[in-house]
Amino acid sequence: MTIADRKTREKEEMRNLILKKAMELIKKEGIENLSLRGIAEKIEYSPATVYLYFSDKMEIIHALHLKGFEKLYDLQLSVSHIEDPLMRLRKQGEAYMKFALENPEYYDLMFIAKGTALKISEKNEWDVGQRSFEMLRDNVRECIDKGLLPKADYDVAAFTMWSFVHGMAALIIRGRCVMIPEDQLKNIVAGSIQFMQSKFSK
Amino acid sequence: MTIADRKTREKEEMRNLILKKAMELIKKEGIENLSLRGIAEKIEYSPATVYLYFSDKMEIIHALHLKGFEKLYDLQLSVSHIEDPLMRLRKQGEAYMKFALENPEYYDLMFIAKGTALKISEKNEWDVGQRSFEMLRDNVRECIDKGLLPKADYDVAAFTMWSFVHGMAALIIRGRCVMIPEDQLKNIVAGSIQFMQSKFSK
Amino acid sequence: MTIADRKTREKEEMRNLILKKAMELIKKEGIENLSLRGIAEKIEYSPATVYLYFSDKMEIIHALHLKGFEKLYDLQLSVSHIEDPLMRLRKQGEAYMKFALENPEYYDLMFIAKGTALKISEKNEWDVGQRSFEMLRDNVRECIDKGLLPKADYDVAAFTMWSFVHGMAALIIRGRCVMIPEDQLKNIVAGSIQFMQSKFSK
Amino acid sequence: MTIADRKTREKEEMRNLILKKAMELIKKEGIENLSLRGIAEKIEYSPATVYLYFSDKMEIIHALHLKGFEKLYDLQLSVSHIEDPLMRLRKQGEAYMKFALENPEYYDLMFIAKGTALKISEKNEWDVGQRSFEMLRDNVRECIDKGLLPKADYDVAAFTMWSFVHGMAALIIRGRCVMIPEDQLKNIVAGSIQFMQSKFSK
DNA sequence: CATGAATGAGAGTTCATTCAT
DNA sequence: GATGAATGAACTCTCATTCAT
Repeated sequence: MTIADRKTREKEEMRNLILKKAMELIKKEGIENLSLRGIAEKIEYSPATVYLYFSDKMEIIHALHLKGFEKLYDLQLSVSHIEDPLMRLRKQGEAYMKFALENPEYYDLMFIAKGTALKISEKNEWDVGQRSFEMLRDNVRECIDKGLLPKADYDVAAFTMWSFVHGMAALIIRGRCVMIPEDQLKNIVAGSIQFMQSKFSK
Repeated sequence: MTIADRKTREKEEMRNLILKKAMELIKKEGIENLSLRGIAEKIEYSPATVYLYFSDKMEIIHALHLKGFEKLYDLQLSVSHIEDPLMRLRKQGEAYMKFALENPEYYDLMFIAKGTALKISEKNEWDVGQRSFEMLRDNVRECIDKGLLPKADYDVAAFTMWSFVHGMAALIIRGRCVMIPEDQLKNIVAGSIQFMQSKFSK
Repeated sequence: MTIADRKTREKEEMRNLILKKAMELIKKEGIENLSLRGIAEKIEYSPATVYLYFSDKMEIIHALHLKGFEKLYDLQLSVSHIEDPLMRLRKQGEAYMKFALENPEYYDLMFIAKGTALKISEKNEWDVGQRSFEMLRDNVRECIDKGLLPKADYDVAAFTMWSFVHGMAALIIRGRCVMIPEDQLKNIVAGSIQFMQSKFSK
Repeated sequence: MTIADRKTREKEEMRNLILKKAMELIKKEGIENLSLRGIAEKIEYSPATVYLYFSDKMEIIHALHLKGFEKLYDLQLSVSHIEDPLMRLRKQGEAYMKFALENPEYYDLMFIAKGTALKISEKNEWDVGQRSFEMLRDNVRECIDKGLLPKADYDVAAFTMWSFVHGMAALIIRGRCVMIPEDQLKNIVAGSIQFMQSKFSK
């Protein structure tokens, strides 16, 4: 057992190494410039070796994309215990933004990048995205049902919230806020969330 | 002067031709598949010729991005006459979304694509983006000053609005709303705008 | 002895399994797409294992080529009892064509493919081919000696016959008869054999 | 005009250079090992350059295949003036064999190789082959009509002749006559043609 | 002004084979 | 006896770009 175990673990470790280095490359050069050869160089193996762990360049990207959603989901779960649904909603939004700004490469992959989206519609593998969205919607529904948010179609309300946070994240990550000094960004984001809530709560 | 004039005009015409065909290609095949060769073929000149009018592939993309901002700005101007600042704000938001959804390639270039952002951060300025944003902020300020929107930092409030509409546009354009049936999208977008305003107005 | 025997037998069985699966792959995908990996997958062993039974990819192909000659030889033997040498010659030709058209992959390997030929010329011998050819020549000689075929150098006459049937087989197998409708092919082949014999006999 | 002419000529020369070198490589290493890189190296240009003259590796092979058929057709024409149809048929067979044995790489490409055949059925570009075959059939028909060959279906008779010569060529070119000493080959071929004719004529 | 010719760099991918375990 | 891991060497093809003409 131990031998098999070790093998499995080593294989897993290699997969993780590849993913890690791939992500570093993406961070540095962007997805569109991610190359298998580049990854191979980084991990100091031959290009062919990478194919022993992933069948495809796409599979690597897809794995990263899934990993990102795991991370995000964990973060969402970490606030799910909050009783007050409105506070929970707010904390969820903050967690979302925290994730986005601390893991911009992941966020990019998950919600912005083009290559991944293709895979999404092909494989119908947007389940993970769906799951996160549903968590948000459940939250929103509870708020509405309890009169904490104005009556509205659940989907519409949830989409509104999601759009808002995604908008902030995407503008920042894709460099469309260059006019805002870096050090103020966090304040503005926090301010925006505050601003939104100030109006919606009640 | 006339000769120089004609030359200038001809040069301008050629530039426009290139941009037009480039955009057609982007529409058909996506930015990531835009190739200089493709453009050259479309305009029925040699690839080398393109370099007489643009120093770079990126310059073409950048020029398109500028063109997009002209279009958007015009659209924004077209609602600037509305007296009621809150209604004006709303119409502006609708115009923004209309632009985004009717010209997704332009919108992508302007607010999402990485290639353009690179140029942006290189020059460390984004005049055109700035200009559109300021128009929004002025609008927001007027609303706040007149008590039509809750008191808040102008930048924060404007950023909130922008993030919201950009979020919707970006999610849709980059295919993250595949779970929503195409024909409902417009309703959901309209619903969201309505939802936002319902709370903010007053 | 029994242990050694069993081992030998097991080894032989494995070799046969490999050959069988290899041939299936060739049938499906063509020689040029035969890959060791493919074979390994089919037999559900690792690629490295195949090397325990064959030193080379080419050795596999060569083995198949030998197997083909066994089959052909058996077929030739099956008509060797016919008394009348001319009829025997004819039946042999028909058997040859039957073999070629029913086992085009084998025939290809044996008489057309380059890979095998390399091995042949390397060893500068071709026992199995020789054996089949000699059977034909003996037949032809008997015909000539008995005045059933015109006087001629035995080798020349045999080569003539062989070339004729091989020509038909090779043209068909390598797709140079696409202009002849599939369903007529057999008739034309039969007709050709008939045509040849009509003149040679007597 | 002269400038354009020169350009055209140079382009043509380059194409021919590529074809020539490609054929040399095929001669040495076989079609299946022909690589664009190899060609590029041989002509001492970069691989990309080859693509300026041929859109594809296949196009190169196809061009060679066409060139071969031109050569063969010319040879066939060169005997078409002979009055006596039987003699003409014989000379045609000899010309065919001469072509095959003096240009084995071409012959291989045209009548044996696999890569080309694919293109054949795809593009229905076996016209050239058709043309040569029809010339043969016309010849055969004339012989039959004049009573110089036994009555038979024209197609069958022509196919018989073709198979015979192709068989000889293919066996020799693909190395299946290793048992016959090289220096006797020509005699045997000549003898075979003689043997065939001795029986068919009258 | 326009271009034909050329290329360096690089992409993803596949395969037969080896070897330590 | 069997194999997992690894790789070197290929492969075709594409593209932005340059430069002499």
